[in-house]
Amino acid sequence: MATELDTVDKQILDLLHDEGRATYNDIGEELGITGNTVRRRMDRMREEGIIRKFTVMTDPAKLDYLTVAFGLSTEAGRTDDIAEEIAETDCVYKLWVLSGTHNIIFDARFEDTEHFQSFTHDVLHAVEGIASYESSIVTRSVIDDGSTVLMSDEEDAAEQTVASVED
Amino acid sequence: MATELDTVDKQILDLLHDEGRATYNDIGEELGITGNTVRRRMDRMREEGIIRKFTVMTDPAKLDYLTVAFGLSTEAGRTDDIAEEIAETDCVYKLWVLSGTHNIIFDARFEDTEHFQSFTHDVLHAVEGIASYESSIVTRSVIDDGSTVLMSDEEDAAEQTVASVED
DNA sequence: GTTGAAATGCTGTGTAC
DNA sequence: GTACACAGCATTTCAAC
Repeated sequence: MATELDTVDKQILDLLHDEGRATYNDIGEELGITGNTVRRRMDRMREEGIIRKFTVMTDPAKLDYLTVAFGLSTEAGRTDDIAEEIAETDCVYKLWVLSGTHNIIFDARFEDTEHFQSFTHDVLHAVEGIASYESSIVTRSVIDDGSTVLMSDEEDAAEQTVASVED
Repeated sequence: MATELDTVDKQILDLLHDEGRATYNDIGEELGITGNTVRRRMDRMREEGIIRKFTVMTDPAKLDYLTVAFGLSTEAGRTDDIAEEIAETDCVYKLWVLSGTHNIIFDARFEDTEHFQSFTHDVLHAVEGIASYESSIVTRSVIDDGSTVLMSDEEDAAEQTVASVED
């Protein structure tokens, strides 16, 4: 679990995070090392799975998608299976397994409301073990850095709710 | 709002989505066009805001972060201000404004539980207009494509809950 | 207005240090 | 971690559709 990332590695990731297509030389110049060194460190981090992938971030509003966030309450013991099953659906592009009342939350993208309805019918109502679900239209994405995991199988964090507060 | 993306543009985005550092020539070869055309289309999509940025996706487990998902209920009229305020915090790396009971959901990354506690105290308890909040540890990220918006100011989607079902 | 082809300067990649 | 050499890439220009 513990990782051996030094300051230079973290600086490289920071720069890549802002500009994923930056050249090795540009990154190296910024950090006072050669581009070749940057390349080898990036190769190493990719092999070690620290770097999962490089991707493009697009504006869903300009692509005319309807973005919906879902929260699921699942039967005990079925959570991981349900997560995998839902994650396989094309329109689901983010999915997390959580502690707390909603075991699974995920984001999906639909072309129209009909597409949304067929998803709830064909997927959510078809999967066994979903006690309840809620869904809300995402009206606005303020930030989404995309700097997270893809297909992680870690099972470390404690199974408990951190906090639940009413002011 | 409506956008003029043809099939080639969408194919370019699909390929970039999987491999954000793909060369223009590689993309062009895949689609049967020259790399030159790919570059000009990518430049155009970036100017039009369809492409927001290129980024690297890393594995938070390997970076030793504690990932926590929050759901906020805010006072009417304060939602956007609160969203902006929270989004400015360093450890918050995803934030959406929603319809429904939880107006704002966001993901934050903490170095340890102390960092988590100082965040809830200094940020969540300091901001006016937060009626209640919930937080859950993210035990597992099954997918996270990162293919979404950064700093969108669109305000189009209807302000209503799509569905809320109890089976 | 959009494309492909050629020219040039820069970048990525492997090898040696 | 750096230096070099070469193949490949990005970028500009220009002609053609």
